[in-house]
Amino acid sequence: MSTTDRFGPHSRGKIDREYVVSAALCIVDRTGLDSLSIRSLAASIDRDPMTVYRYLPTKEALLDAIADSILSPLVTVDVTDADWQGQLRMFARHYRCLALEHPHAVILLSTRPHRTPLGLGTTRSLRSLESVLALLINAGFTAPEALSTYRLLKSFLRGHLLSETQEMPENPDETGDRLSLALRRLPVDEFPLLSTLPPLITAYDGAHELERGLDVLFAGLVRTVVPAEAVTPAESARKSALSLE
Amino acid sequence: MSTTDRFGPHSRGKIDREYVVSAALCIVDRTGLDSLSIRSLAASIDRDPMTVYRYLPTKEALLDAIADSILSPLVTVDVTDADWQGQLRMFARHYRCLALEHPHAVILLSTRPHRTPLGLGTTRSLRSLESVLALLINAGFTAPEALSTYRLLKSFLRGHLLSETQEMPENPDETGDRLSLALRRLPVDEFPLLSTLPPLITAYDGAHELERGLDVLFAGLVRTVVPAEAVTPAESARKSALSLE
DNA sequence: CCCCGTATCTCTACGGTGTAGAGCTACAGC
DNA sequence: GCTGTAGCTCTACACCGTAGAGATACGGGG
Repeated sequence: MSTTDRFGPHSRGKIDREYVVSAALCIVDRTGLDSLSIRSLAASIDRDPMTVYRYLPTKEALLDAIADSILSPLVTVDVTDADWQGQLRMFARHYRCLALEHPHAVILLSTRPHRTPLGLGTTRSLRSLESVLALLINAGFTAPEALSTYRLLKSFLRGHLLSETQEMPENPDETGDRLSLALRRLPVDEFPLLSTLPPLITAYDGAHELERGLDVLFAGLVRTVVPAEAVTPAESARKSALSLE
Repeated sequence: MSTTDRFGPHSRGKIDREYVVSAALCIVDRTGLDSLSIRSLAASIDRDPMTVYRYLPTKEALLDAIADSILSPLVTVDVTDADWQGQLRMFARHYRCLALEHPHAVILLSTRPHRTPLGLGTTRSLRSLESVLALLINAGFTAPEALSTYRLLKSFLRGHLLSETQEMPENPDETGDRLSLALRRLPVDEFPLLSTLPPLITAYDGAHELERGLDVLFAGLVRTVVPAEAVTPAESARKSALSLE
C-alpha cells in the first residue's frame, strides 16, 4: 500500500484550495446547496473529511469562497468610457450571466459575505467597486451620488437574481401549469386581476426584466442626479434593444 | 402528576401554531437565525422537540411561517389613490420597517419562499400583489408594465434590505473603525477613490438610501412608461403596443 | 360507572452534521 | 539514518432533523 497505490482517474494528484472550492461548487451545481457538506465534499475529492480543513478554516469560509469564485471573472468597467450607462449595463449583464451559470448558488451571491459593509472583503470586489465609482465620477457624478448609485445598482442586481432564480424552478412547464391553475382558481371578486392575468404572470423573461429594470434605473438617474446630457441618450437606449443573449 | 401539575410562568397553557411560530421568531431575534433549531424552539416552549411537528410539518415550513408572520401586517395599497408614487413609497417604507424589526430574519424575507414564482403562496402576499397591480393599472400602466414594475420594486426592496442588514453589523462603531482603517491601508495608486473616501463609505443611512432608490425608480418609471400625465385609457392602450414586446 | 376513540404530547432511535484533537505517513534536508 | 514537517486520517463529541411507537388525558356513548 504505497503512496501511489491507487490513483483514481485523476483524484490522487495534488490538491489545493482552488481545487477544493471548485469541487464544492460542482456539488452545488449538480445536487443543490443543501447537499453540500464537508463530508460529501471530502468524498468527492476522495479524501477524509478533515482534510478539507487544511484549506478552509470553516464551512462558512467555504461558502464565502464559493461565492467569491463564481464572481471572480466579473469584468471591470472601462473607466474612460463616457457612456456610463452602457458600461453599467454590460457590468450588470455580466453579473447576471455569471450568477445564472450556478442557479443553486445564487443565494450565496446575494447573501454573502454577511455582516461586512459594502460586501467587500476580497480585493476583487474592491476593484469592481473602485472602477464603478471612478466611472461615475468621471461621468459627472459627485462622490456621494456615485457611491449611492453603486449601492442602488447592486441592491437591484441582488434582488433581481434572487427573484429570477425563484421564478425559474427546475421543471418550468409543470410548475407553470400548476401556477396558472392555482391563479385561475382564486375568487374572482377578491382578485380580479390575478385571476385574469395568469398567462402574463406565467411568462417570465429574466433577461428582459433585467433590461427593463436597468432602463428605469438609468432614466431615473439621468433625471435625478445628472440632468446635464452626459451621453446621447438615444444611443444607449438603442443599444439596450439587442441584449446579452 | 395531573395535567395542571406544573405550570411555569405561562408555559403550560394552550399552544397553537401561531404561538410556536412567534416563539421561534423570538429566538431568532434574540440569538440569531443559526441558533434556531427544532430542539431549541421546543425547549423555549417547554415541550418535547417532536411536539413542534404537531404544528409544522418540517423545519422549512417553520422558516416560511416565520417569514410570513413578519410580513403579515404589511399594509395594502390604496387602489383609488391617483398618487401611485406616494402609495408605493408608503408600501416600501412599511416593508422596510417591518423587516428591520427583525434584522436576523431579513434573509428569510428575501429568500423565502424559494422556487415559487412571484414568491406567492400565502393569500396575504397575493393580496398585496393584487392591490399594487390595481393601483398601477388605475394610474395608467398597462398590465405588463404594472407587473414588471411590481417585480422591479420587489427586487429592489429585497436587495436593499439584504444590503442594509449587512451594512449594519451588531457593533457599528468598532466595525466602522476597522473598516475605515482597512480602506486607508489600501494601495493608493490602485484604489485612489476607496483609500480617499472612507468617511463617506462608513456613514451609511439605510432609510436615506431607500428613499434615494425610490426617487430614482419613480423618476425612471415616469420617464419610461408614463410620460404623459396618467389615466386616459386610450393613451395607455397605445403605449402598451410599443412598450412590452 | 366504565370504555374507548382521539388529540396531544413524549420517548427512543437513526443517520446525518461541523469540527476538535491526537496520531499516522512519507518525504526533505542535515 | 534521523528528524522535522506537511499532508492526511482516525476517533470522538455534541448537535441536528425527524421517523415511529408509545404514553397520557379527555369527551362522549354504552
